[in-house]
Amino acid sequence: MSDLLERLRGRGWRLTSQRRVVAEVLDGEHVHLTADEVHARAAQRLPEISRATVYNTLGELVCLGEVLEVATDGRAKRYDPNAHHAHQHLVCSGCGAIRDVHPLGDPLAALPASERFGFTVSGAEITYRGLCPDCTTGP
Amino acid sequence: MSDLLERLRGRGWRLTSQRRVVAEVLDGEHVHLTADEVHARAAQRLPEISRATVYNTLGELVCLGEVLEVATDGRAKRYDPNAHHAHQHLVCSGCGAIRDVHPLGDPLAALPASERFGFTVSGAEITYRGLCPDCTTGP
DNA sequence: TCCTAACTTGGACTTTGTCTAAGTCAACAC
DNA sequence: GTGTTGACTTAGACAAAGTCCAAGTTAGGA
Repeated sequence: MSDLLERLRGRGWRLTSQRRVVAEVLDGEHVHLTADEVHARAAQRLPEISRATVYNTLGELVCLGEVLEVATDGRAKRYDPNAHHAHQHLVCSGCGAIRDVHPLGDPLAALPASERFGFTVSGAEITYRGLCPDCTTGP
Repeated sequence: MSDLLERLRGRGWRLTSQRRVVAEVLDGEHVHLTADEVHARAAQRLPEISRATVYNTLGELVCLGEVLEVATDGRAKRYDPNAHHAHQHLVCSGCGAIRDVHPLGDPLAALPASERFGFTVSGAEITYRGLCPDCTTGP
């Protein structure tokens, strides 16, 4: 994730402590935090960071293509730092846990021209739903 | 959609004018209205219908499996009355237009066991993204 | 070390959705 | 028809998620 900070600097970003902390919080695999969760974790390291800054920084990271916005439920958006490897999401209907997954083949291939209605189709987002091992065995 | 009202009556629903109007508003193909849009259209026919009733009625229709909730962006949920025919969605990144589409094959087949992490996978939602014919030709 | 545009802050505001207490009415029994 | 009753509706308060703004702060170049 430190390369991320360097990449951003190269694009003219000012490297503030707030941005550094947000980037650090988003480091890792299978990370899918809401903006409020990012704010809470960032505030552990930098207590006076404001919600507005977290929203601003997340929005910029999304615009720069460094972080993906994921909307798996109708609630808060989640932010996924795994933006450089194409993947889809598997969501537990019980507890909400999210995993990054890699289906076989090109999802676009399944949509025939007759079902494209003249659209120029450029991507597909897939949300698989099911129960995770913990939720499968009942409550 | 009149069968819908009869079906609901058979399940013990009281048939009020408010519920009738909401069901009428949701009639049609490629309908993907937000709760507020449903409320606005319902209010044209029944001016004093409240937002709470629209939310209640939509929630009940979703629970009964008569209407699907669709979250294609991080904004308001949309309600899709086409619940009895499996389909996916194609969304215009320019204007937000939504079409129901029918990809080939079973989306679940593309997710190998090694990518299921022990989950019991039961469904998949696909959002195709692209530009509609109007938005493709530039602004 | 200074300057300045870029960044951050707190709080007001908006949008979307939920909840509640009080009033209304659809459907059933008679 | 009329009465009864519990389900339904209503307005408005509340909550969660996100945006916007004016004022204050600061990173990084000169």
